[in-house]
Amino acid sequence: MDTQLEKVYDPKNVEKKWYQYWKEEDYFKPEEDSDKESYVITIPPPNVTGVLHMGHVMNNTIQDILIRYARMQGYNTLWLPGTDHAGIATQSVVEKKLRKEGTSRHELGREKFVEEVWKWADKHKSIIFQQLEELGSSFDRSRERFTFDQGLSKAVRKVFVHLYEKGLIYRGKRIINWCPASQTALSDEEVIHRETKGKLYYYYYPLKDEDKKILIATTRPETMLGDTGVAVNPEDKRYQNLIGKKAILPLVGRELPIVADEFVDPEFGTGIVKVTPAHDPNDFDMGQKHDLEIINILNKDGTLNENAGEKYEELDRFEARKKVVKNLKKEGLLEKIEEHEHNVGYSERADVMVEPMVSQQWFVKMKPLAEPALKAVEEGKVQFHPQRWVKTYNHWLENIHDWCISRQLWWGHRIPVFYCDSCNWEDALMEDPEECPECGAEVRQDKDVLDTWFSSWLWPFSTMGWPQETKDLKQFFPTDDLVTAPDIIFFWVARMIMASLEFMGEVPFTDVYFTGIIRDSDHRKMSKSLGNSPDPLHLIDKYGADTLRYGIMLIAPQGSDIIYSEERLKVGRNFLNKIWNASRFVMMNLDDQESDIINNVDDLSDIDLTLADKWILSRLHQTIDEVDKYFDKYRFDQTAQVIYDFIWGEYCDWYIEIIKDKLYNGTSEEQENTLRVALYTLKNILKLLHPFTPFITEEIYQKIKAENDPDLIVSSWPEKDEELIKPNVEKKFALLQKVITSIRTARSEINIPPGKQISLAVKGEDQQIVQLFEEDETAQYIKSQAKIKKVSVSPDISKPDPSSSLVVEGVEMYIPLAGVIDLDAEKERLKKQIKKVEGYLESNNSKLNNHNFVENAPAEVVEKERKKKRDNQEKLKKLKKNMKILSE
RNA sequence: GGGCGAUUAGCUCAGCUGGUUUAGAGCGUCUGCCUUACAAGCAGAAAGUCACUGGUUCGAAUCCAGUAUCGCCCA
Repeated sequence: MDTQLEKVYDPKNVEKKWYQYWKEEDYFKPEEDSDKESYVITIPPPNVTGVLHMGHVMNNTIQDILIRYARMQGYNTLWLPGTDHAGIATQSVVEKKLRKEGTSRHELGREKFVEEVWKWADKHKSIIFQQLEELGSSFDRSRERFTFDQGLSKAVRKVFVHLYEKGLIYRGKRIINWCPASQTALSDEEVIHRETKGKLYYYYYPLKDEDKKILIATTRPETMLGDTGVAVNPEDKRYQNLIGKKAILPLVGRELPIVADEFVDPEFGTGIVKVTPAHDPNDFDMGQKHDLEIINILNKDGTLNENAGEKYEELDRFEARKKVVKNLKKEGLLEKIEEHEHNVGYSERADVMVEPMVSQQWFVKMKPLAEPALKAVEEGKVQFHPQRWVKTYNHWLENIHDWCISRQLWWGHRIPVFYCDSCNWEDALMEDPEECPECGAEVRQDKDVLDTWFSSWLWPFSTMGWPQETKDLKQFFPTDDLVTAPDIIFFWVARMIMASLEFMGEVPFTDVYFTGIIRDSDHRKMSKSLGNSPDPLHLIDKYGADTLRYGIMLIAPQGSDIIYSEERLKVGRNFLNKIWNASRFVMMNLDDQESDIINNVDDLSDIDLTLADKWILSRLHQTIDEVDKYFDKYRFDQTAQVIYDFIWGEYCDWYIEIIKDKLYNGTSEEQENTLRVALYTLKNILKLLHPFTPFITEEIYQKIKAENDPDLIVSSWPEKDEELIKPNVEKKFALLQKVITSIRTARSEINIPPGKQISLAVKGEDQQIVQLFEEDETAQYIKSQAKIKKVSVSPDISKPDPSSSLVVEGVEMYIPLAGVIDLDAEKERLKKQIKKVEGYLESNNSKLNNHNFVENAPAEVVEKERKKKRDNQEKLKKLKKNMKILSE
């Protein structure tokens, strides 16, 4: 066995090697027909639009951590991977590509175009999986799915037909969000509202048969060409006389009834609004209520149609706006134009202003689906982490609107509805019909496709073979954890819960962990257009996947945004190098007896443990406990932190430093025992860390594991051993650390070179601190760690002259400094200490002089405070005395 | 307009059910060290009116109310 390591850890070959090995050993696959309890995650399928970004890195790292943790805990684990066809988004990027190549989807035709998109999708699927695998994702690729594969298409069709038959899917002429760029309808969720600087136009509508005009205000004057009414608030005293009258639409001449509707805000503009039912959701409702005509004035591409009138037909909507305003001005009807900030809807994918438009589309009736979903979360069947997202979830479900699911795209699941033009038959069917079942004529299928989310919402069970009753479904559904970003809570999380309850009768997962959003160091969201999103593969290449994983987990607090910078990744890199070198140190000392030791670390009961041994074992088992607790709470940042602190701050800084003495100067039995404890601790460290940094830990583990130990990835998770947790040992060791640190500080402050051995005189007896100097073991620790060659302890030692003095826990210590003492430095030191203790005393006194505190606070708190005061007084006295000696 | 969250050291963040003194960590800064695991390191140090104003309490970074600023979501 080669136990020599390079001085600096180089992840390059290590990572590829182990990923390959794990895969070959089938560790990523769950056992078939296992008795073990299963633990399952389905991946939030990344869009095949493009490649992965830092958000994906974080998200998938967390999933891999959870899966590896569960695997080591003995669950039968399945992480089911896959990708999403992302209808509108993918169609858009492919169209963009075609445009660059000088062609278009219309030129290619539907069939050819869809072929092109498949090519794109396949290419990106393979890039995405390469990225995920390099990251170390231990998912089962034999179960990989795609939202547009055959199986899932069948599931989608089944769901459509089911809901159609149940009356929950209907076709209707309703107002929807139209994206003029992609030329399709969108769901409400795909519209992003942005505060936008615009203008508020005030202009007059003449009244019919009267020599009066009314002043209205609008942000979109061009829509007046589709006005079919005017409205005021029924409570608005100013306009009571208008209700029931008619206005004449300028430029067009149409008569507009003036109606009263509570919806009108009297505070907005003049309190009189125009009503355009075809192009505004609120106006649409008003129109329905007051039976107003619906006149659509827009073409699919956002230009105006013939209903807008000859003068405006074929003009772009923004051109039309200018022209309308110009003409109103010409007719003397324009009163004023004000600057105005308001919320404008933009299309999520194409980033253009959406136009509300009346259109015939397919909808899902959501209320009946929403209610069980609300209940499931309320009853805790699904838990959110952090919990506060429940409120957002509830609010959306309680105010849910019907879901527009039809898209005028080519890339997606075709709507399985068939029409017969000769007898007007129509139906949703599982199989394509040959002919019309009513009259035998030819049938045609609906041209539109379904919203991508109509397939994604089935993901947790469609990926397992539903609607067939597969073995996987039986064994792995419902799943356990879902890890996702909060921005798709409505799009996806809520809908999955609804679909799962409707079709499976169960929740799809028990816990949802919402990650934060990754931002750059200037707190900007990462985006392609800003170019501030680093390429994960590049980072993996530079630092290794472990560093990327661990670095991100360390800086990702639960529930808030993550400020990323490459600088911060280096913390992870340094940490891994630290572990590498700690392991290197242990291995360097293994030498000849290595196999004896390596095969004998799991049971330490035959060893006479030193204080340091007992301490590190106690700390290790405390750490195991903390790690489990933080895992339970989904606090991955804290988990990473606790492991970091233990390894660096305790194992490396103290334990390894202390055992060096034994390793270099001890008997061979002492050496062997020490190495066994060091190795035992290291093995457990590697286990704790494995879910976070799988590669480096496996690499090291393979070099130190016993012959019969399984590979790290499938080894058992450490279990807390209560018997090894020893508060008294920890207390004693803490005191020891305090002594050593105090001496080191004093040395540093009086400029004693770090390498120089000193002697020390300790004044006292009986006190715990003094005992540390009297017991061989602890005295040796102090000597080696504080670089002391000789200690003398006595109750009646007097201050050697010249010397530096310090007081630790009431015990005075002196460092004799024959001839070399820096008097000023020493005075400065004591002055600082005195000031500090005086400050403490002041605080003690202010509490104890407060009657209310003494009378009301619990006795033990008061007693504690009194003891603190006594100790501080004592310390102050000693410090002052030494100061006085110094000044004489 | 409604809701959610944040505000702690120069930066990024911890700080659980109020009580370890005068609030912690990492990065950065400063001092000293190439000490035979690691300079991606070691030993030290400096650095904060815990956003503000009130309240509850013997005691508040922590609980409550209000204010301000920022961010996100919904209408």
